[in-house]
Amino acid sequence: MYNILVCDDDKEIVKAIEIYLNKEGYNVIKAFDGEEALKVLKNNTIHLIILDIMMPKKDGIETLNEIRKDKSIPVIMLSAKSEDEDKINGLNLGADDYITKPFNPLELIARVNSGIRRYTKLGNFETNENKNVFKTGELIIDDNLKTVKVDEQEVKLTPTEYNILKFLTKNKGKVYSIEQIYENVWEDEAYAAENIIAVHIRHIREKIEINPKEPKYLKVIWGIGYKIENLD
Amino acid sequence: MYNILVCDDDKEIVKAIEIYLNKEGYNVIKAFDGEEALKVLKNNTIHLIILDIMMPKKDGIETLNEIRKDKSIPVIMLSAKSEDEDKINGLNLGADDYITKPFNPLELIARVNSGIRRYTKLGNFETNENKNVFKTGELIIDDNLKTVKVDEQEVKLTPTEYNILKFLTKNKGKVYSIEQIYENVWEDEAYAAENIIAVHIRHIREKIEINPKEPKYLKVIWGIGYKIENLD
DNA sequence: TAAATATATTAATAATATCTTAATAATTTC
DNA sequence: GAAATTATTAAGATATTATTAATATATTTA
Repeated sequence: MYNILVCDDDKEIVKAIEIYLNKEGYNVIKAFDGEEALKVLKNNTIHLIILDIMMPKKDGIETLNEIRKDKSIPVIMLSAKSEDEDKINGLNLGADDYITKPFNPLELIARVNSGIRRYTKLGNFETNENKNVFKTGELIIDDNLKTVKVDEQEVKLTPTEYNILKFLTKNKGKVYSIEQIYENVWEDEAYAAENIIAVHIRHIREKIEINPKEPKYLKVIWGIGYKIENLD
Repeated sequence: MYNILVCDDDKEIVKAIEIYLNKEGYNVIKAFDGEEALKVLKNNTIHLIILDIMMPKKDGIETLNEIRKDKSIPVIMLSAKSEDEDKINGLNLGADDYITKPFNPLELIARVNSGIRRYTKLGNFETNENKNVFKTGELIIDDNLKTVKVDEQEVKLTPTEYNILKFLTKNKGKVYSIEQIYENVWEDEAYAAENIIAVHIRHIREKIEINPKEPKYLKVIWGIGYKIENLD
């Protein structure tokens, strides 16, 4: 029996979801705002969360960030169709999936099944060894040991450099704007971040690249941002 | 192994369906009236139901209503051709699909496969990774990664080129005037945009087309505008 | 705690990529 | 073939990122 936490300030929607999920054999635990959801999470074994974005007290995005600080269970975000999809995407919120309202019940169920399947199988049993190890090509970041290696050689980064590199490597392949990098690494509003990031990027390149002028790992996507190349 | 409940009072038809579905690797459980079907459902894990409408004791529609009270598995209704299709449709019975008798075995199998896929996997629904990927023929734009590939080969576009190509590919097949392209990509009034667009179009063609003089993807519709050919 | 050291930010400027403009050529359509 | 439309080319303008060095802030160590 799997427990699914459904959190939305619209009680009708929560009720409807509960009915669909009960039919599927899932047990539903309800919450109506982010704070309540976090409480439920603390006191119950939850296998999957369905989380509305627009909510009072603590919205879905804040709540998700809190959850992600110490949990990796699957989260499906709910959003009204009107909310700009690009926006949701840009948030880069660490959700596993999202559905726009109004949703198709079969789709909801399919996504829940898929999330549960992913979570219960392999995925969750990542070994301690590689849990916090991020790599691309010959660049390896071990977040347990806080070490960075390039071609087997350890490289010393400052905390900020390390955090930027970890963030980008964790999400290798994806391009992040200067603002997104700043906000993710500093956990603060980005203001006049261009230069700050540029300087750090240069320092990182000096340390991890053979030829910083022609970076192999840390690439600029002109007009958009930076990314760590996915070489695996 | 998926279990499919087939319910029809015509034993010949049930037998025939069983043969078809067995060949496809499905396990068939049989019932010959609505009440029997409900009993079977109670005692077995059923993944899909094929249900005849005209049956003794409890007809298909009543049975379906019962089923829908506590289950949301896919149901394919069977009906004789004589029964008015519109009527069946209008019943709005919460069936996922229906087939008229006499049916084409290939169609039956296709619908069963599709039902199973939709129910168990994400099958027809867009997966998260798919959500922002636009393609036509061998041209693939991944807006998550901001990459463009032609024939598996990555191609580098400037931001403006990328935005134009994304806009047209997202709406492949449709023709957009120079003004429309400008307004959509620049999010500004188009003024003297002809030349600007023309130059960008040329650059894009140079990058994505084998022979820019005879473009395969980015075509001009003389006097109207440009489009990305729909090759799928 | 004060000095030493390491790290982060700011400022100024350079380098480079990209966009737009202009002038002209090539096509298409009637 | 003429008018309208699109294509091409190259150069000047603009925007974005890179670099360097100096200053500020934080952390460590004596």
